[in-house]
Amino acid sequence: MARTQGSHSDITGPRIRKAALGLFARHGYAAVSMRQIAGEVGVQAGALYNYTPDKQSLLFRLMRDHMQDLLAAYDDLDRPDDPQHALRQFVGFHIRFHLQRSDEVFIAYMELRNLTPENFTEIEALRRRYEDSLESILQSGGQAGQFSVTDTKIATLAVIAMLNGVITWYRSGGRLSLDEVEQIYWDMVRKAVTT
Amino acid sequence: MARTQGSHSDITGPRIRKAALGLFARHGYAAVSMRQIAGEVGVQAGALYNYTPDKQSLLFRLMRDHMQDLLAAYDDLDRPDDPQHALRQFVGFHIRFHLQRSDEVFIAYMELRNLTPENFTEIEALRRRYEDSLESILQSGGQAGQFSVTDTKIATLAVIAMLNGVITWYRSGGRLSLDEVEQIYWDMVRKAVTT
DNA sequence: CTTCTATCTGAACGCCTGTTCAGATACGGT
DNA sequence: ACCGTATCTGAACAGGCGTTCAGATAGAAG
Repeated sequence: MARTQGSHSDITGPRIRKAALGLFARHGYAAVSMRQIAGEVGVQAGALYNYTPDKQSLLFRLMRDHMQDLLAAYDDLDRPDDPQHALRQFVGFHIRFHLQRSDEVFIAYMELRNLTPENFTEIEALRRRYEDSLESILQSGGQAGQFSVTDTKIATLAVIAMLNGVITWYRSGGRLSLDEVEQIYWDMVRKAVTT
Repeated sequence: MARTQGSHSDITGPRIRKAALGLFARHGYAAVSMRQIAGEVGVQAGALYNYTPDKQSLLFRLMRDHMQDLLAAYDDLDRPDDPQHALRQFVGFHIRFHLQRSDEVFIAYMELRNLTPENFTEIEALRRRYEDSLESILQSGGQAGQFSVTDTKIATLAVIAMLNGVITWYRSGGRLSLDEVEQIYWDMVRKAVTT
């Protein structure tokens, strides 16, 4: 067989996903057409269907890949035993990872409603796994007497919501450096959960 | 002239906006058609154009009305002089107001990108006015030595992002009462900004 | 150099979109 | 009871949608 390697497939596939990522993030899934995506890649719309069975799967794959990357990157870290250090690490990791992938993050929680129920369930499970890793930090910190949170579930959601706010306003090269932003948010998170 | 009062106009207009509100919140602006909105109201699509010049204006009016209601409701409160009390009031007000209008809130920051540039600018200005009222609380609390925030602008955005998280998970009749939720969030906000 | 097939084109499919408008309708004012 | 008009219908418009597929194309394998 011909063209098994070095074929366009290795190039076109990623380019399609990259184009879709940018367009979905900027205009929203429903507002972007397959022809727009194809146009950005430089092919006809029909060619997209060599790489995705349909538009929905294209969105789903972007979201699933992102969540899996997020979980894998966090799991790769050496988790400190001390809850306070673990929380510090989480805050830094979350801010930096999400700022590097603002398009993915934007999509991952703006386009949930455009997933089919099955796809939604799968993405939601991945998100839950990530939230659980923060919640377990807060729990062990609570048992160790270092943290004081009335409700770890809510505290988890509150911390993540606060951190996610960063990506709506942070622009690299702006008033504050990444280190400063990280420090400011860490101060607030630490104080919010500490006794 | 006839039908100046008691006409259908007084009924159909609000019904259209209510239907659009629910549909936009559930499926997103781009994914909802004028025929769907009309169907929910019980009229033909053409009839909508007696009440809005186009689809874009329908979205814009929903967002502008919401922001104006928000600002008016907050301005109506007797503002406490003490920054700590003012912050307490803000947290309670924000949580309760936003939980009562989850559809509006959802739209107000999910559909910003579907506004024309002029409409976006106008909504953004209203949002800024609301954020400014929180920031001024944090500033006066900082000057009074009650609060300790390295950057009031970021603290403002962080607090609002955290509070907005409530509407993504809170369901009335759930595990926690509104008073409990308010108390938990107030605890976290207070600790986060306090010296 | 030919063969084979992965890849892409270009046209077509049926359906839906936002919007317009002439004409039907129904209600308040007289 | 009739008029006048605010309101709504129903059809039409031009264009875009996601998706399919027969056929053209091009690049590696033999």
